[in-house]
Amino acid sequence: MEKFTHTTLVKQLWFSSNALYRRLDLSLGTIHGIGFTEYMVLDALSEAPNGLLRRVDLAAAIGRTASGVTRLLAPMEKIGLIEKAQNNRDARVSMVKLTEAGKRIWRDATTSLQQNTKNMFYEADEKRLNDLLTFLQKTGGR
Amino acid sequence: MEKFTHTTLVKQLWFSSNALYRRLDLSLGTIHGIGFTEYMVLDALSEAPNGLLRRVDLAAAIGRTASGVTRLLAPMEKIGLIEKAQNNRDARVSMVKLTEAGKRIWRDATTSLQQNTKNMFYEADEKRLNDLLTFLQKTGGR
DNA sequence: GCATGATACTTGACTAATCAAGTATTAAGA
DNA sequence: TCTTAATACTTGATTAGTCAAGTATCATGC
Repeated sequence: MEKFTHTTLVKQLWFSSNALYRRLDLSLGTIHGIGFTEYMVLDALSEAPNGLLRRVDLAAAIGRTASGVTRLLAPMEKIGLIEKAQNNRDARVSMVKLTEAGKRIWRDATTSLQQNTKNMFYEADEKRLNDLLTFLQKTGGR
Repeated sequence: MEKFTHTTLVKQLWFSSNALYRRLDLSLGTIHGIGFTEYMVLDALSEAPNGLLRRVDLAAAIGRTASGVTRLLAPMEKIGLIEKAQNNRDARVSMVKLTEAGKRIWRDATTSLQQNTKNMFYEADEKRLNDLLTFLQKTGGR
């Protein structure tokens, strides 16, 4: 076992989350036809008050830029996962919400993600995982 | 505090490591002129037996594909961080090693990464971080 | 009420990566 | 020894994102 350094932790975190991302992205893609980032969009919308979000807020919620969101949403709108809604207080903003199809896909994807990740972590006890989550929240923002 | 689910953990992990990556990438870039992925290359080489690595093994070490490595190394060779060496047992392989400049940059970058990450995690005690590292290693491979 | 600046979003140009297909070389079996 | 398969690497096409600049709208202070 290598001696602990903060740098080692950061390297491992980078490596592990890359691997995890690829794995879940592939699985979501083959089963539900969406990528992990797209899942994050659906998820952010499902949690939003009234199911509505401005594009900037969506960007902040998933840790992407506004222009990234523009490019991400275009195909999602085309295949009918999300739709636009206008904000009558402010003509600059374009609100986003889930369509019925989007809600269904989100529910299904959440279920399979739940199983997938549960499987993956079955060795670790809940208390430890909860600790890890709290730690990441403190450190990594959100 | 939200109820714990494995999915929540995975979402947070994705979000945190994205943020961490951007932050360290920027810092390494402004101070040492390399990105985080490039740092990982230098680091993998510095740990390799005799300081030599085949491109495929380097790819595996940093969780990228062989073609990703080809594209990553080209500019690093041009600015003199790494150099090629031939393998006389097998003419297909092209070994990679650090130049003196590469070693120096790696040492400097490691130092500033050390400080940077120590700063970032100062609240968490060492035992807990070590736990986290072990967990990531078991879960995320390597 | 109007100029100035801030905000929301989109678009063009670029970057870092992927995959699939191609080349060169080595390994293995008849 | 020769053929067939596997491996190491590179390259063309594509993708997902970034940043910088542009447009439209809103907010503020005179």
